[in-house]
Amino acid sequence: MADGFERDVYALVRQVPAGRVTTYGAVAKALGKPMGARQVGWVLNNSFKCVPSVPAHRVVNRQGLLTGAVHFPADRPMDEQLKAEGVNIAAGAVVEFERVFWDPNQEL
DNA sequence: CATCTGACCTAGT
DNA sequence: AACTAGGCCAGAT
Repeated sequence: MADGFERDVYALVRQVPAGRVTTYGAVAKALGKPMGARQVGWVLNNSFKCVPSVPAHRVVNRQGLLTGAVHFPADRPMDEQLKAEGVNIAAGAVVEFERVFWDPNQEL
């Protein structure tokens, strides 16, 4: 635990502003692992038991689809939290994904 | 113990 | 432009 990668993912995802979404590749690339997108997903999976809770719902795939919604708790689905933050969701995908997209390499 | 799959992405053909 | 292959790390069967 406390791997540089994991710690970086948490820090970066936590810095994502509400109403904005980022992608696994963007985060992975920001961490210096452009091909380590999968690991970002695994780290976020551990983030559920990590405190404070990491806004993993703000992380979606390159297509803007909420692929990880199935791994979210039924009490608080991904689209529900995103909608609560002002992000419109349609068909399990982010509306105007490019508009709400938050690039860690560009904004950070 | 070996093999495959999994919140994916990039590159090459 | 579409498809195939490769890469990353860990968990599950």
